[in-house]
Amino acid sequence: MRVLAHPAAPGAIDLRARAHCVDCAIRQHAVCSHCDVDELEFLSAIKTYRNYRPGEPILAMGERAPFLGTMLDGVASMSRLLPDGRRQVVGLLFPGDLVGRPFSPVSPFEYVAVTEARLCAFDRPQFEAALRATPSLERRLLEMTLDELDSAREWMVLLGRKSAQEKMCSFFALAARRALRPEKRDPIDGMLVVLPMSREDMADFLGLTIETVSRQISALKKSGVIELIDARHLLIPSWSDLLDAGGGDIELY
Amino acid sequence: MRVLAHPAAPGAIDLRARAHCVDCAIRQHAVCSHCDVDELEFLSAIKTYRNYRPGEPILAMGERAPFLGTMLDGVASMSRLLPDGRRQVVGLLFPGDLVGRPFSPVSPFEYVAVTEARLCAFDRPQFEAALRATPSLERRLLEMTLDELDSAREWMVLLGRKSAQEKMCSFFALAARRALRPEKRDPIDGMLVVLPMSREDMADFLGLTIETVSRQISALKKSGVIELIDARHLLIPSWSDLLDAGGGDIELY
DNA sequence: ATGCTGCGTTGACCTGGATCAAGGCGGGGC
DNA sequence: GCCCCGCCTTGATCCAGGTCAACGCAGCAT
Repeated sequence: MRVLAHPAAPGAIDLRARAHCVDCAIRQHAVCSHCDVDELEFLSAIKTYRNYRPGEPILAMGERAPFLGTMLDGVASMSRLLPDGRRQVVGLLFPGDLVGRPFSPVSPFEYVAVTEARLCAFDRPQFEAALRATPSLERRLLEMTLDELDSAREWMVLLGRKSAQEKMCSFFALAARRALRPEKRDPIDGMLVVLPMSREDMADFLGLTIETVSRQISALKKSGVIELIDARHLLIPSWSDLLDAGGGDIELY
Repeated sequence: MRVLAHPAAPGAIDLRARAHCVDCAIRQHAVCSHCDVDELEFLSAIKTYRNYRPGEPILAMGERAPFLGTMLDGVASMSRLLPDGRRQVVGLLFPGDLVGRPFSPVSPFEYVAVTEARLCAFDRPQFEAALRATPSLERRLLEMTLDELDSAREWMVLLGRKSAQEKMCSFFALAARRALRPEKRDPIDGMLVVLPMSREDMADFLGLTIETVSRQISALKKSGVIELIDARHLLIPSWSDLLDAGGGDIELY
């Protein structure tokens, strides 16, 4: 039986019987992946599931966030809004990724659900205390943070030095790889890529405008690097062609 | 008495009697800041000082790095070179900052000394073992990595969404703040800012060309936001004017 | 002194991507 | 059915910043 605290409320807390952590599909990628059963037991006691609709804010910029969470399902974005309305997306969050800034109650970025999303949210003070007390948790957070830092720096290369065309190709490669991650499979020629976000979100992620995104997609379709099914779905006929068109960078993310 | 293993050699190991960690001027900012005397004693046993000349490589991209280090003095850059020669600097390292990627022997970026630089280098396997065994070390590394991640994301906003003018101002603000950090002082109106790097390095850090950097500096001089002393030194008449011209972003770094 | 070399500046011109503007298209409400 | 409304595409034009080129200037070797 499912009970939603308030079906339409923002970040609605999902009160259905909590799934057991041991059955959690994304735990291997999450901050709790190194935890033993006792540690999972404790985390279970401080966790709540939260559901978000596409476009719904998860944490506002500068807000004192009451929780830290792990993405269970869907995609979220992390972004900065400049005073004049310019926006830069600084990260995309996929299942397993951590939502929120540990050890700093106010997040310097805003988190928004991009698709329908589900979060495993931990009470912040209790989770931070658990981090301090649990080496397996802290170590895993360190690993994840180091990886995210590498990814952020890769993205800096894209933002600072790549052409619009290369940015689009790198983005498709990222979307493809992130979608395959839970299945631990490698990208193959002819594979389907789902674009989880609008043109606007892509533009804000790539440091472009929606018009340029749209035009580059058309150009890549014409040149055969991608095959467009509809606005949100495309095929990659040749993975290596895509990577070549992406700027010859070594593997991202 | 000072003895250099080989005065002109790249990354020359400095064999002079090792300074005591307790006297280390930058320890409060470094990865070892939380360590007790016993822990420092151990680190002392695996540390070597290394000296670099401006422009000298510290770690090459993809190289198996034999050490991880802490910047003692000077400035270094971390960058990615694309196959066609485009370069993006993804980070600047100041005293206290960590050089190298913990838990991954091959660095995805190259490290180059920007100024004369001094490094406290730890044998990698032993340092990583120490990290695993020493909570105070691991915790501090986590703190530092989380901060660097915030900084990297701030820089993504700059690279993706700021104008050349705003990029320059943000860079000056960064240089000013980083230079003041060891003294724990706040920037003041009229302060002197030293640009530790060439126009080319600035351009590669900001995602611009050297010509644009040069022109924007001239423009900012004309508009009075900065007062140019020589190519490497300038004054900030009004700190708030600088921040306004920098894009209204909240504090970086 | 002379010339060379590396760095920085400035000018003239070009262009990739932004901006402005007009439609297209699909889904949901009535 | 029809009309919105949100999203996407496409076209026309503009301009910030890139490119190409000349030159200035300091440090250094000859």
